[in-house]
Amino acid sequence: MRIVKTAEERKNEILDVAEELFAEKGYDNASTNDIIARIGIARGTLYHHFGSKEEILDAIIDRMTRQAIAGAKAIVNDKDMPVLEKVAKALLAINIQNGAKDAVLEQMHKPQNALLHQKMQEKLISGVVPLFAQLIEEGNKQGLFDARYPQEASEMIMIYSNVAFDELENLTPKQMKAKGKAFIHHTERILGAKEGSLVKVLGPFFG
Amino acid sequence: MRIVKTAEERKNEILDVAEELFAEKGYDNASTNDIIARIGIARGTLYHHFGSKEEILDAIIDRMTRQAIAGAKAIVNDKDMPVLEKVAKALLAINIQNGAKDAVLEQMHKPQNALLHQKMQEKLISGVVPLFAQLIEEGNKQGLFDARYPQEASEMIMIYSNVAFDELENLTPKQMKAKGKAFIHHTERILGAKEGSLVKVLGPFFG
DNA sequence: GTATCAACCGACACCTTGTCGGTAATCATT
DNA sequence: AATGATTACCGACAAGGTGTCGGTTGATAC
Repeated sequence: MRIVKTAEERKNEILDVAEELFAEKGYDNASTNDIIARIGIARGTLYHHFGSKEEILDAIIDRMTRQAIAGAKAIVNDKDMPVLEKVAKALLAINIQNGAKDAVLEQMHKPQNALLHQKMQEKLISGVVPLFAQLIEEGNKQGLFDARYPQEASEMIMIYSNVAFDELENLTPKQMKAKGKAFIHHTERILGAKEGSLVKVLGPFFG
Repeated sequence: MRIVKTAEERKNEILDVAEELFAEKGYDNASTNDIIARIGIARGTLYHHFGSKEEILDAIIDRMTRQAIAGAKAIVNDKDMPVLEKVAKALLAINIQNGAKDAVLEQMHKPQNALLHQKMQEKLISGVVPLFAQLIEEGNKQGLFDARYPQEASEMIMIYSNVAFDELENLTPKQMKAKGKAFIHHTERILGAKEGSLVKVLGPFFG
């Protein structure tokens, strides 16, 4: 009794289970044997669909980042939303993304997941930086910001928020609040925004 | 003909060779077999001195970061050097550090070295951030800066410079220059320094 | 000279990834 | 409906990795 599925079905099944297992045990500790055991397929089947364990990881990261970036893009391209609100929403989108809500991300900073973490971060940042830069330029045109290097400003803000808000489990609420306030303040300065203009829209979430 | 050495001697020997091999092949690809083969010791000897391969990695990172941080500390604590110059030197120290000069760091961004990279970055940043924050406060007192959150400002600048100047191999010289100029500019803004005050001391290196 | 201890050895157990020749289900084509 | 080609699937196996463990040898102490 051998069960046959379409390639796409099977691939998704493998990705789903692999994602589960990476979340439970970490990328290094979860073996391909764990994956095939949980699905109930043979070794050869796994390698029929994916060339290597790392290819599976890449596919998972692809799935995850694609939707995150799509979300950010939707916000940025919204014609009706004011720029400042878009900035706030975009920042939020990324920090929810990496703010330890997803099961995989929950233990992503564990040493066994260094590879997952690094790849994810690279892809997320390279996808989101241009979008946020676009937003900065929009703010420049409207006289809300005065950013001379929108691209690099975006990069700096994105990288920092990604790295700094990565492991906030071991912070007290007070520390978190301070960190959030400081982040908003520095973002205002980098963008050349009027003091307090971002606090209004971001304060409720960060502070 | 068995050669006996003191534990410290042997440990250092292992670390030296391991560092070489991690640099050549990456952490994942270099096996403990490679290490013992190159030294000419037995498997048991390696595990007599270190409990695991990862423990060797940690020891190497320790050695490397210790000296980097010591260098930064020496600069920060120099009583005779002007603050702005210290800021420049400190920033330089870190970027030389991670600017692909060392053989190990040369290929650190390769996927096989994600773990090495992550651990190194964490340790470096956590060590350097407080030092740089101290420098910022000194600048505040002298009226050179106007930084409301010295600790977080330091964190932002350190994290960004570490991540952003990590993989500069695939950038054109022109792009590098632009990135450097933007970085200086944003650093001035974050610190609340007078426009151009950092360009004077940092320009020669970055721009 | 003998006892003790730390450095050292190497076989071995166990696990991992990726390969490969063969099998069975499905889809075209006539 | 039969035949052929394609594609999913299987599981044994090779190659190689990490960490363990009982035993051995050199150095140190007494």
